[in-house]
Amino acid sequence: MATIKDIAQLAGVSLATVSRVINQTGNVSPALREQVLAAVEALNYQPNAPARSLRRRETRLIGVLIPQLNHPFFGTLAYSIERFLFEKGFRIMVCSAEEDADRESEYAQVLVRQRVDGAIVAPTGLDLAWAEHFAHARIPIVLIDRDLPGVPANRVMVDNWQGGYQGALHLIALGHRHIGVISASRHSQAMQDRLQGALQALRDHNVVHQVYEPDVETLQQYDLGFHAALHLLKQQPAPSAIFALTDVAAIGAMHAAVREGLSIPDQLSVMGFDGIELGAYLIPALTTVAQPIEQLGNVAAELLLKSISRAQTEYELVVLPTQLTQRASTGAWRGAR
Amino acid sequence: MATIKDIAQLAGVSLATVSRVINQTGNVSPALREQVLAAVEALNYQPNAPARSLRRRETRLIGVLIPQLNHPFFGTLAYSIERFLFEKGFRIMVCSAEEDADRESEYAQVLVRQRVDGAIVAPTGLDLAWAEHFAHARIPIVLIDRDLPGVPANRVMVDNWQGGYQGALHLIALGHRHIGVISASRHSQAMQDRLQGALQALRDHNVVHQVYEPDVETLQQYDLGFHAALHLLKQQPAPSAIFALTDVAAIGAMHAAVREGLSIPDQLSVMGFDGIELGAYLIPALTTVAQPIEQLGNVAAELLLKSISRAQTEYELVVLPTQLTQRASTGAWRGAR
DNA sequence: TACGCTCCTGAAAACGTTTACAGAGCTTGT
DNA sequence: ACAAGCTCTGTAAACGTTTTCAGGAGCGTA
Repeated sequence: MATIKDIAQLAGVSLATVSRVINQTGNVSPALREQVLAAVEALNYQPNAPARSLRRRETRLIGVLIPQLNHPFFGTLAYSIERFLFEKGFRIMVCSAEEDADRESEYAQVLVRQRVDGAIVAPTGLDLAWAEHFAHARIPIVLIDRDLPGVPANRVMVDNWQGGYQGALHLIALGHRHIGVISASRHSQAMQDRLQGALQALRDHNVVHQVYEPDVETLQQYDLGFHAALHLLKQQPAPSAIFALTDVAAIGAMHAAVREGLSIPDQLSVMGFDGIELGAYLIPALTTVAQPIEQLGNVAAELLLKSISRAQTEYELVVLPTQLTQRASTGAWRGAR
Repeated sequence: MATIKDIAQLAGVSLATVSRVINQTGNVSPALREQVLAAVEALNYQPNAPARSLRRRETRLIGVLIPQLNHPFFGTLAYSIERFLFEKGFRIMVCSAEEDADRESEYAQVLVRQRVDGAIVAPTGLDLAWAEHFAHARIPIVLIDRDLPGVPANRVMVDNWQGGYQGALHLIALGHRHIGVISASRHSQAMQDRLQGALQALRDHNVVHQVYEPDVETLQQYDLGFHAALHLLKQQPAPSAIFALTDVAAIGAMHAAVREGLSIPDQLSVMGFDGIELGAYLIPALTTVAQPIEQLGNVAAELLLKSISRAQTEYELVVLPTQLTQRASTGAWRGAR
């Protein structure tokens, strides 16, 4: 591969001049500039990013550490971050921890070693090992989606508690008095907040409820929802509505209900949480507590760039509102089956 | 951040010795090794990857360039690649071209500048600009999912033509004589192959058919399927079955059918192509021509590592079989509506 | 002519590693 | 006692950039 030295030789100038032309820094006479550009063209020169990073002490690379890449919510999140940062000249390295704390910590180390300028992290659980790595390296991070008390960083998320409350309230308002709740994870702060919010609403209105929480972390979220729903539907009295704290789990739950011969929403209402695009196209379309996914990503990216440019000591917490998106999968209670 | 120099100073040894300990290369006496490791621990030392890459002339970084990150098929693909390569000590940089040739080419340049050791590319269209960048830099690539004639590279894909034929045949065998086909893109070779395969089957059996092809590339694949189906259902005679060449488009199509008051599969059969996990949880569960997604990713990654280690001049083409996965969204023709 | 500008250019150091090379201290066999 | 061969360690060069510094050329002014 051609180096700056080859360019200099071909153009008959010094290394410094080539560098100045490439980076458009400092003054170079038009004649030399032309020669350099011609040489760059001729040799298909592409600057060596590692060398540049080494010298400049910045990589213009941002780490994005999420629990699961192959998941509509996190996929959309990563996507929106990518789009925002691309415009600003930053590239991202997406790492999927696969809901595993060890892997998460391992990836944090990888990002530190790559000397990313910053990182956006949606933590897998309550384990903070990964955060240590960034802290030691003084790499600024932004926490997204899942709050983590005690981490000195900017945070962007929705009010999960409120969303949980709001979702449960929707079902209660429809007349449901036996409600099943499916949590997607025992160790995620976001899930806990949603669950507590929902439980509060249920208690506030004296609604009979049953909670399903998975024993182990799993990547099979559809399957989780499926089995959780099967379990809940076997309870006595059977719930007339299910609130899954994740859209993906809700989809699994819907499938289970239909498998059991129940029609949605006539015999069972199902609602989710997240607001993934897919929800609108399901049959029936999924009622959900929607997060502003794109906005979460954009705000996080913006905040990160801010803390990269000027080392700030004040950390912001941005809380975005959830929105109840009512569609066809929930309906009024029609009486006992 | 601590450097190797700091470690050397603290441990009272030379840079070379530290390097030898860290990389477990060459012999170092147990005593010194201990001192070095202690210093590494004390200073939270993390090797500087850019510096290392510069010197070693390898990054152990693999570029993954896909048309769309936020898409179940490509998400799963990226995920399986990531998992395979992580084991082997390689990290990936995921880039999403968003079905845009310019952006794709831009990202190829980015990867070249990062000096990735290799790249796995699922091309967006027929534009080969991106391939030039890798070729000039002599960076080995593996083409995945979408074939591209004339690119000197390893290729891993399914037999899309055969899959298209197979899918159409399934509908024909069910007795359908008016079939609509939805293509997801005009410019993707994979889509064209699927389409031609399907058309061949339809012609072979004298089946009336209608094809919908989008005019412009879009990222809204659900929406594409939705509108395509609405369009097809308006035709006279209306199709009794729809074959969407993408699962995501099939989901949109199912939604459109229900919106039009048709029940699936009684009044309209819908089938897709890809075999995304989600398909099994839809209501009704989606019949599809399934690709072995994980396997595609693994084989591609394996092939890439092979061509990185020993510069090969022979390029392989691996064709994996598709599998017709029959579920609930297709059924026998019940007579004219 | 001498001086002080501005504009342009190149030499050289630096970024944090790895590694070729050489030297120092041992052991071993003669 | 000495050569030869180990094992261990350090010095210094190299990887491809960016950037500081100094100096030369040209020009207007005193």
